Amino acid sequence: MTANPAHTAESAVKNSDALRVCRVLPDLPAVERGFDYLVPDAWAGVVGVGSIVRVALRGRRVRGWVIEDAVVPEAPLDRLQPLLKVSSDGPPAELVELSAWAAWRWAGPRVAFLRAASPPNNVTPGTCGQARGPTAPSEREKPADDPADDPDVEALAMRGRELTHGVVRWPPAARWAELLRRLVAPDGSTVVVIPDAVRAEALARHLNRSGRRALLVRGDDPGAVRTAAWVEASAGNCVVVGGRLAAWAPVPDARAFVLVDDADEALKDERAPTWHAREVAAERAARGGARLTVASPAPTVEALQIGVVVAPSRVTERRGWGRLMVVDRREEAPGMGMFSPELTELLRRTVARAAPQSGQQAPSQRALCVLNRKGRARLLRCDACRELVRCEACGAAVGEETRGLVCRVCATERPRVCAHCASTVLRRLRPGVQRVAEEAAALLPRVAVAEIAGAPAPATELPDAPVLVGTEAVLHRAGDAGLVAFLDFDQELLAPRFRAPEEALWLLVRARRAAGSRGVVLVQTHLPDHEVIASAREGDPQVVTEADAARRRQLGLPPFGAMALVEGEAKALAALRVELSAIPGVAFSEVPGTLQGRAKAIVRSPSADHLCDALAAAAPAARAAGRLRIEVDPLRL
DNA sequence: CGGACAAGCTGA
DNA sequence: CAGCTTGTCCGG
Repeated sequence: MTANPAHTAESAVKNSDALRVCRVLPDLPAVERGFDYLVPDAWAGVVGVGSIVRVALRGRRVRGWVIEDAVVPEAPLDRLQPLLKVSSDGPPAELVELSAWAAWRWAGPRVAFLRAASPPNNVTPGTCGQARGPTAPSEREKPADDPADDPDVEALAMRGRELTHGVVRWPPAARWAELLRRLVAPDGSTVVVIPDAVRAEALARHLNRSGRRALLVRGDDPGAVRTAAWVEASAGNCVVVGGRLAAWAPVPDARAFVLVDDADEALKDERAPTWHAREVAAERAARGGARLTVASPAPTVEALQIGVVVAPSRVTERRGWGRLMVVDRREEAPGMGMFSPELTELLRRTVARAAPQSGQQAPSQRALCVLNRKGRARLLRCDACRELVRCEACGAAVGEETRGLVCRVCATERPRVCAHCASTVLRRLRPGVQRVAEEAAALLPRVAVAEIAGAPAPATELPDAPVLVGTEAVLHRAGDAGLVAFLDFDQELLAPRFRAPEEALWLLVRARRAAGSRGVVLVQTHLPDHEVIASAREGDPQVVTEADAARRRQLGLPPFGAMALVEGEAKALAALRVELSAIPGVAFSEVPGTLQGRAKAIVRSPSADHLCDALAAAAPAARAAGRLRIEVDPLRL
């Protein structure tokens, strides 16, 4: 019998070739499977991989993403239901694929990444599909009002442009906006991830002035604003500038990814899944054949894995780091308090300049004193019986707050009295910012001293005092300081965390930026010869990076080994331990500090691939036993 | 995630 | 043993 075009209507309906079926991942974090649905003809043109749809699932209507199109259904045809609605355009297919990789890489639900790559508000389906028109050439390579170029930045940028994958290092006080402009790909789209919102905005302005269409992506903008930017980005031929979320920008034509300041912790999402924008950009660049550049005054050891480092001349870089004043506290008599004579003198001179003289407004000469220790004191000793003040309930060291003595571990409170001898004369062995602010005020009579308590909200301006004492949060918003002083830099150098050297050097970068090229950066320390201090003094971050890389390689720490911090219900952790014990090359070690029912452990493995495979195999069974938070690549450990 | 349904606990 | 809680399963 020859092919008969006049098949019965019934057979046409039953013929699976004629029916389009797509696979949908529901927006339910605990459901990690896709389900198949029929695509009604009316929507054939607007549905595709990435589309955000509404489907019926077990009698409920749920949102979801089309993760595959034109699939051969797994379920019998008669059980398939049609899509109920096409809600919105969504991420391009490339990012839908990447979300699966990210779910593996950070042992988390795939929908978390699909959300990151999707518009916050719905976009009329079909808007983005057609909008991808021809790319207008980006003209005007140089901004019209370009001042005389710094030849060093020029040379650095020229070499940076030749990089395929690599690192561009430039000093903290360099002309960074112009340098970053040179790292933008000449055509297609570029994604620039900058953790600092103020600098992101400045860069977007700089790019727009120089003729590149720059889109600013800000996590705290209203949904409608972010959605508009998302739609524009999905048209391509632009530069997306923003925080870590920009790594998921829906540009279809990414040619270059630029990661600025990759040591900044803001590039990693602190909520699980704890993805890092550098790794997302790196994977995206590798898949799409795009260029990846990390640009930072002090790149991480991880960044060095990407490729060759391009740096300015030794002279330029050293000059760009400015002068670091080191106060060696070993020389001092004990009992000096937190302010060395050198620092006191410098503070006096700085605030004297700030005082308006003969009616003239002096340039801003604010002094910032940084101490990463909150409260009044973290450690006290009784002056009478010389006992350390400890918690009666748990034995841990007790801190001093305005309201009295508070245990840092169990939060037990008690009045400010020695438990041994009832003396009220307690010496503060580790004073906190609150106490130190008082000390500063006593040293500087008639000068306003303000204490910066916690991380200031983005909107809150810093108090208008010439001297600010606070945790490193004071570095965040203050620019143009005449003096930035670290009162106890030993604490940063000796912190029991594997990234401590990197973090300490990064603090010095931030201090130099806050002080500008003219201000003074000062550290008080008992370790004046520490490699971090030597690095900043010489303006040569490689000293730290190389020593750090060697140490981490030896100890199998990231990026030469992989780790995950798992935390949650004891039952879930026990199950994880059992599951992982069957996998060779994975070490599971419990962390002692366990409160009732909860537990913590570190999982280690020689490589990230192996660790992720192991977690992918073990996590489902563990999560069935209880709630579990998995932090792959913890920054602080 | 959240509904369905099954297995376990309680009190009369 | 009804009535309720708690747990496990599963979705097109």
